[in-house]
Amino acid sequence: MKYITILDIAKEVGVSKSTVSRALAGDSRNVKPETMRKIQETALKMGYRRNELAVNLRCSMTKNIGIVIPEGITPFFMSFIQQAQKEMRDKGFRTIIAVSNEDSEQERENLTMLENCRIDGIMICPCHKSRNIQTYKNIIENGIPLVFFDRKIEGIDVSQVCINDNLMSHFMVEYLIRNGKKNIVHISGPDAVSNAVDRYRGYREALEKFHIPYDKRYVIDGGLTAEEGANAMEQFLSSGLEFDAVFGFTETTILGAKSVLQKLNYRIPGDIALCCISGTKLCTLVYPTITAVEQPVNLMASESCRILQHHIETHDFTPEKITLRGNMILREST
Amino acid sequence: MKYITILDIAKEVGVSKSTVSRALAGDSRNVKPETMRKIQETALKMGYRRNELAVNLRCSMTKNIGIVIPEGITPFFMSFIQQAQKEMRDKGFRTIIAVSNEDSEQERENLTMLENCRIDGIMICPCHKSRNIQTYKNIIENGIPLVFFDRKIEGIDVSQVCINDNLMSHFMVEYLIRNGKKNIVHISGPDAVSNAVDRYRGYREALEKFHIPYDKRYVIDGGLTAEEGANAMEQFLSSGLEFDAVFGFTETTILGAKSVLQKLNYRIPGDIALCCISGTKLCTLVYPTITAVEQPVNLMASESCRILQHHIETHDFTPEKITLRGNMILREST
DNA sequence: GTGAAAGCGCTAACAG
DNA sequence: CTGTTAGCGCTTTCAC
Repeated sequence: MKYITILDIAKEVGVSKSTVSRALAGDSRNVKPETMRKIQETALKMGYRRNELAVNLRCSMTKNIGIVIPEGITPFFMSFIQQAQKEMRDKGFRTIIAVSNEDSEQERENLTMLENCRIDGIMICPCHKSRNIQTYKNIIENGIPLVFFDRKIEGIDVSQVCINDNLMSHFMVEYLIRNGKKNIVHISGPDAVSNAVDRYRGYREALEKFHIPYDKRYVIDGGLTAEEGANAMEQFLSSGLEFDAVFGFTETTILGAKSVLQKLNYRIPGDIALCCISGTKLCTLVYPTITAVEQPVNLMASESCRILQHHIETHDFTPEKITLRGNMILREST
Repeated sequence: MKYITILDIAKEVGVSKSTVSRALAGDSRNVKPETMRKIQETALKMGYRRNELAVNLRCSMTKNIGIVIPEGITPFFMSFIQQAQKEMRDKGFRTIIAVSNEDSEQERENLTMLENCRIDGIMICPCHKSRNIQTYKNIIENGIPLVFFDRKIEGIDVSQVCINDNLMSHFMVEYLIRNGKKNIVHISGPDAVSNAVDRYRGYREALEKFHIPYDKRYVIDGGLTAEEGANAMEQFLSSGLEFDAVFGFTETTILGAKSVLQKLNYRIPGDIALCCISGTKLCTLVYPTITAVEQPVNLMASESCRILQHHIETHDFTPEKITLRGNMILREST
């Protein structure tokens, strides 16, 4: 119930708590080897656990960082977290994770919570490209470094790591066209998510390049969830237009679309090619019928960690912007 | 850079810091309404953020709890975390998540890290049924409540929430048999994971019930990962035995098996029925060709939270053991 | 080498 | 109703 403190050790060994503190910190230049040994032994014997709370309060550094993600079902974010957590741990940081459920208000709450815990820095993939700008600004003003990943935001100059969604999307659609697809449906994402806009642009560009006239009836607003993806697919089907491929905004929405098509006995990929820009290597395993593009999620995590650590340790918040090129691995479904 | 403290507010308003503390805590019985208002206003104006570190040190309560999970790619654990985080937040707790990667040593490190942060309690799904028993015991002795979920452990009397894997598995295999399957392969999990043993037992029991002789060649040791699942499937195939169904230990391993079968052009579920006991509702959406059983992951999270909170607040660590019945929803794949 | 003392920001007696 | 005071456990000058 009651933890052992350095004072307990000090009494036991018969020295002052300063000495114990020094010994436990391994300050061998200021502590006699024998005292050192004795202190460390008794600490171990008594089951001493350093109270990080006190240390943090004293040093005003928590060695905690926060990761805020918009949702938790896509393997992408889980992979990101796992990698980031590993890297930050090696750098001596703990990680607090918060999920915003694609809701800007929850995101704001998460950020407040993290700030109150005095985390040393935050990595965030925002729900919305502009809604919480003021909150982000305040946090940075308070001296907490922020690194944005995967999704870009507007009107604020800040460090970010993302991939070239526009190019990836362009490649993806070009690939479909080169493989004989004529009528490609695009289930797009919300305007408020930067990647959605970029991917939509890539879709348009690829069509243009091959002189395929753009028909806006082939672009359906999908949202971010599987249900919304399914609705979008149904909406398109009700138009009765011909199609031989569907390019979805995310794994999640294309998944919804897929379930609708399967219910109607479309053969995939026999009749319809389904594809999206996927988050992780896992994608092709989990959704084996979806032609996928690998995004270098681990690289993204590494870069985010590196930048955040730099901001934290140098207090230099000069924004660093990185666009990863992405590993374009196109695979026919098995 | 520098945070506002209650002392800053006290000076600004012209009262003592105790009054500020009281006012900010909303102690309206001990603070004059006007002072209250004035303090709260200046706090807001000055951008005061309560330093949780100091509060925690003072109150020796962090209002942080830890969740330790064995892996992070199965939707099950992500769903668990999301639900648990939500519920704990409502109860006023923050959540620190740690992933052990199915490695007992990493699990031990995670636990130490959490203890050093002085978390108030831990929910854990262990990697191994016995390897870290001593660590668990120590933690409990130190007065930190532990709640185990999903996987059971051996030789220690502690709170746990799990489902009736044995029964679920029995039902699942029975279902296959009743639907005409004769030769059911079981890709089993490691003995060190309680659920694996229970599910294997359920498999045996169902066969027995229908007087189907048990043939151990139909049981292949799969591990916990997709790769191991794939290997197990290949190993079985090399035996040349006939089969019409595969019952895998987890989503992840059955997924590996699936990819092997698809590569060999088996029709699923036409030729082979694939199934497993799945973690979440999402399962049938993500792996639509797998007949799935829903595990009430949200219920499991709720119960775990409830028990943990009870332990934390009452300091009564009397173990509470709950076996959820699981929502048996068998679905033919689409 | 070691100890004494100050202080990180906050809460909670206790005393008015 | 409000102020004073004493810590929570630790690190870090500054003396000796």
